[in-house]
Amino acid sequence: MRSTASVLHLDLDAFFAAVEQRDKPSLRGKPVIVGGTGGRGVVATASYEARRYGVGSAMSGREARARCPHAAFLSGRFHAYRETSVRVMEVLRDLSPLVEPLSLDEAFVDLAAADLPDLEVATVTAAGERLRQRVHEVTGGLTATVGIASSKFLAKVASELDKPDGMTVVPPGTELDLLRPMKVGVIPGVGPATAERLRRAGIHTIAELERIEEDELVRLLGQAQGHGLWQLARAQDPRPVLAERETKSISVEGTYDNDLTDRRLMEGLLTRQARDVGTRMRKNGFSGRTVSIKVRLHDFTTLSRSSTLPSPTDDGGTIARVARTLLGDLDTTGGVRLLGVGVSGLADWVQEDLFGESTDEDDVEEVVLPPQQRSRTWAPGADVVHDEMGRGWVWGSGSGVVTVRFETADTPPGPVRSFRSDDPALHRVEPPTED
DNA sequence: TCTGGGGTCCTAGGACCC
DNA sequence: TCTGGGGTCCTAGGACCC
Repeated sequence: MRSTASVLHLDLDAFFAAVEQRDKPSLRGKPVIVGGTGGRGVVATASYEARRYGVGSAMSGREARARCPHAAFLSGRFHAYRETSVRVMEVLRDLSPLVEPLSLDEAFVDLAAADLPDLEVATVTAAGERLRQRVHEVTGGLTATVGIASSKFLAKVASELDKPDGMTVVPPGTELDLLRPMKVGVIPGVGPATAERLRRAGIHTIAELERIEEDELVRLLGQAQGHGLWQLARAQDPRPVLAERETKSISVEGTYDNDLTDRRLMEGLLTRQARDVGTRMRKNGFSGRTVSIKVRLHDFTTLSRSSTLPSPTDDGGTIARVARTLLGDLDTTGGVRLLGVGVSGLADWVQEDLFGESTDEDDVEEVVLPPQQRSRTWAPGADVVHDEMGRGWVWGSGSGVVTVRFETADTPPGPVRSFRSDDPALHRVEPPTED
């Protein structure tokens, strides 16, 4: 936890539905529900007009229809959402180079890395309001809710308090006053199962959680969650805002309107999914060793099987063969409602064409960095940069921002920082030549 | 006809190794 | 002839998030 309120969390209000209402004026002021259109679909986002009828995220489409039959049900236009999200993230990066997107509609911003005169409450409050205004402008009228506090946890909690189109700043030193009366369920990571375990132990509020010994919480919830919750109950949250997160797995799954019983059909569907996974892997320069399938039976029992290959693959045919073999182990006679395929254990390198122009094989010099640094294959011409932290490899760039992962000897993984591409801290150096 | 899709992280047991 | 002990990898399942 910091001594200043310098972590900002931004949440776009009813994002998917708001984009639809923006693009189709006839929907404005009316209940709009994105998702829940298929036979077994669920609601992704409900506009505030629809929420008044009790429709909410993750509700089955059938129930949403019963509660609000006159709503507009839309299947979603993800390109439009992504495009709007990119514009919002650009606005956030104009404020600070250190932005951590959590999804299309949410992000943390590190105000300590922003160009602000100081981090006083009045200053960050004004910055938050300007940001909300800018988001409204660049998105064509969407609203956002902001929370600003001394940690990610508090910023996120704060952004829940004044929805929609609002803002809450938690002055440093008042965190526990805010938290103590709240239900444990407001803590990110405390879902229905954990809340129920805590309830059985007589813990309902954060004040009650704060009174539990760490040992007892660990006994109740396990090491990681117990310790984490013990800290959060004291408003202790040292997690930094990180600009980039490593992809760990790539998967495709589908739920079918009618349960599947035909094995040949299941194999065909898995094969198509495996091809889609392979295509996405190649497009993003990934390959991985562990192929998994997921099978949800008619009674919602969910099974998974996985197999680890001796070397990484990004080939749809290979993924498909493994997936079909894994399916062979399972009894699906009762019928299957969902099938999925995924690859994890992603290799620590990407294909050279991610770094652009250099596609001539002879031109390609493979430099495999130690795995802790998420080593990559790169070609001469790839950027190597220096700043006060040492030497780093350009990790990604776009929207005038360059992200760099720094080389470190001892702390895996190396830190990642973002810079504006014109930042004088970036001194390009020549890539190493042969040998 | 309750219960999406794409992810992340954690746990726990067994294999295997030194 | 009464059980080490840690570390890593792999697998299956579960909770959680948006």
